[in-house]
Amino acid sequence: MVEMMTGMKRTHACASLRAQHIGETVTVMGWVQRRRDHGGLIFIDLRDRSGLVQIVFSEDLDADAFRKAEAARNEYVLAVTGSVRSRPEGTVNANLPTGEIEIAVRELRILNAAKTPPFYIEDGVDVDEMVRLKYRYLDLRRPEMQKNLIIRHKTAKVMRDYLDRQGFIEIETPMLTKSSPEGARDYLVPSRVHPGEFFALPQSPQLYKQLTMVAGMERYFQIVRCFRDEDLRADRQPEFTQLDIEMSFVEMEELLPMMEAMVAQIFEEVLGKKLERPFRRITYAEAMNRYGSDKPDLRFDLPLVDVAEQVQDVEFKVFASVVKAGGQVKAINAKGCAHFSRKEIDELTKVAAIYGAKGLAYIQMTAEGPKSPIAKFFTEAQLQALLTQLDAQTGDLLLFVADRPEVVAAALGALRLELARRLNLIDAEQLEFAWVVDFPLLEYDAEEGRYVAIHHPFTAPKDEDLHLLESNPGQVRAKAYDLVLNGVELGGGSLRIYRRDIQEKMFALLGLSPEESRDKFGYLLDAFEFGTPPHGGIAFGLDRLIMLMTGRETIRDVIAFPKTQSAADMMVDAPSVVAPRQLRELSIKVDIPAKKPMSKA
RNA sequence: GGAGCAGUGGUGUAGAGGCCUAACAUGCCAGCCUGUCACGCUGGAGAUCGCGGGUUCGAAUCCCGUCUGCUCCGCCA
Repeated sequence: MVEMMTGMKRTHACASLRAQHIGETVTVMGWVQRRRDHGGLIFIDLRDRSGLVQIVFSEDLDADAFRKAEAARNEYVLAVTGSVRSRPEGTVNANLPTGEIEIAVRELRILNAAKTPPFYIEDGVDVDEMVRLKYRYLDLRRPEMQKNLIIRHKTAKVMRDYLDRQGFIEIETPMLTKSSPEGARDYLVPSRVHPGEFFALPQSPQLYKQLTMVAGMERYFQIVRCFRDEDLRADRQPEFTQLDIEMSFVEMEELLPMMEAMVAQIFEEVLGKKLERPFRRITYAEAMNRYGSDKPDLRFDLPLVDVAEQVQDVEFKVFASVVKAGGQVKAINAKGCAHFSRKEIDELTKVAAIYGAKGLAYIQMTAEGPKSPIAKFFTEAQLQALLTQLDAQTGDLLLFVADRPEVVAAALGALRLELARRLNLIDAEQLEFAWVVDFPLLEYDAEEGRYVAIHHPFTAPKDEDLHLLESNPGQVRAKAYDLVLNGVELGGGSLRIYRRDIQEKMFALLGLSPEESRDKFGYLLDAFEFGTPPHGGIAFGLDRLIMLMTGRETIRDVIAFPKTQSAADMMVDAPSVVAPRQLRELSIKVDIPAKKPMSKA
């Protein structure tokens, strides 16, 4: 029943046919979207990448083709030749671009049969993602998924074209490289030739790209896969794609606008959206203070307000003692939320608790005045001062968190987003870009008992803060910048250290001994002694960018073959155990019970 | 490492101690149908309720464990 396509040649994409083709003989090939069998007349919607076209079979047109069409089912692969004709009066389908015409089929070949798919091949399916991922090749037949991958392709093309015009050169860097002590957990690859030794897959091509600058390439870029063995999220996969860029003889004031222009070109060429430039800039300190996040969603305001001064003397011990201990007390004025029920406030409290807040104090601004379990601890004057500072009007709900600054920022930052969702403050169409600048260079890690780099150990300190490097490392700001869009970190970069003495100082601050520095990064330090130009760069998360451009909620929807939350590939069933011989060749002994076979229900 | 949600014919759901011999929609199969486009009509097949244990006279339903998926915290320079 299945036939070869020998001698047939596709003349048109299904959805390219229009009234102008009426009378032409065409050959199209594709999949059966739907078959409507009226007995003596059969309609099939034929789908290819371009879309749908209706093809018609009847005894009068061709008896042989008609009989074969009776056997066709969803997702059968067909090749048909016929003439394009206009549809009869009153049967035009305005919902289809090809709705004015149909193909009267004279020859049909069934190129392949298909089992009934586990879910409909159409947009907006509501199917367990496990099933979609197991049959990803069917999931990707759906138009919305094809659209996502096409947007991804077009975006990558605009990136390449733009950077090429700016004199950047695409250079490949190794996938098998050296494990580094800083940063995320590495994916390791055992070396057969060097028993007991391992390559690491790159977390990013950071040092290679800096070395292309030492190599005099001046402008490098690469669309490159990166690997980090950390737990997954909706916007985090263990392997992900970056647009990686590095440039010599550049300062922030040249680099940032150049990157903005690229982003603007992407949105304009791929989505037809014009962006306002320059993007706004906000310092890290301001972002944390006002929004409790280093990647604030700026589509709405709803700022955090520091009320420590107003509450430091109140009788409410939680507030006063936190202020005394050097903590923070901050508030959000949720406009018009005074009517929130006990249950709703409990839900908000739970949100805050996820981020470590021990409680959520509140004041409801009712028509009868402020109502709150903590009001009794305030004098009239103290309360008035607080309400004035927060611009509290009747109908408002004031929410307070008192804790260490990190907890206050995290809890109120999350609450701010939650309130924005509940109050419908977010316009899904709006695009709010911002550069976050003046990041701290270092952060003290109490667990490790040392400073760690916020960005990475190769980021240059700001010149005016250099003198603090030894006396007060935590105060040093970095020449680093992140690009944030609608609360998502799209990319980040920095100007780099390019002098051996400063890089050594940096390693020392991070607790690396001179021996460790030499062992792990000796090649970099050596390279810096051979005339390294000032340089800097940036890396964009391609998956996240496409996610935002396509309006999806997870990067899995813009990656052809993504992994589940447990970093598994449902389609090929990876990872998997390997043959004992493979392990012997690698001098590896496995020390845990073999993974149980998955219960594939 | 932790918290929450979910798992019932192919798919999406309902059922929350006995009414279940498990319901509905859709898909699937067969028959009929020459203007449909979520075609229509008639009939039919299809599920040991993720897995294991327990409580009970009786478990899809309650309890314990476990697996898988999703969201989040930690983690992600």
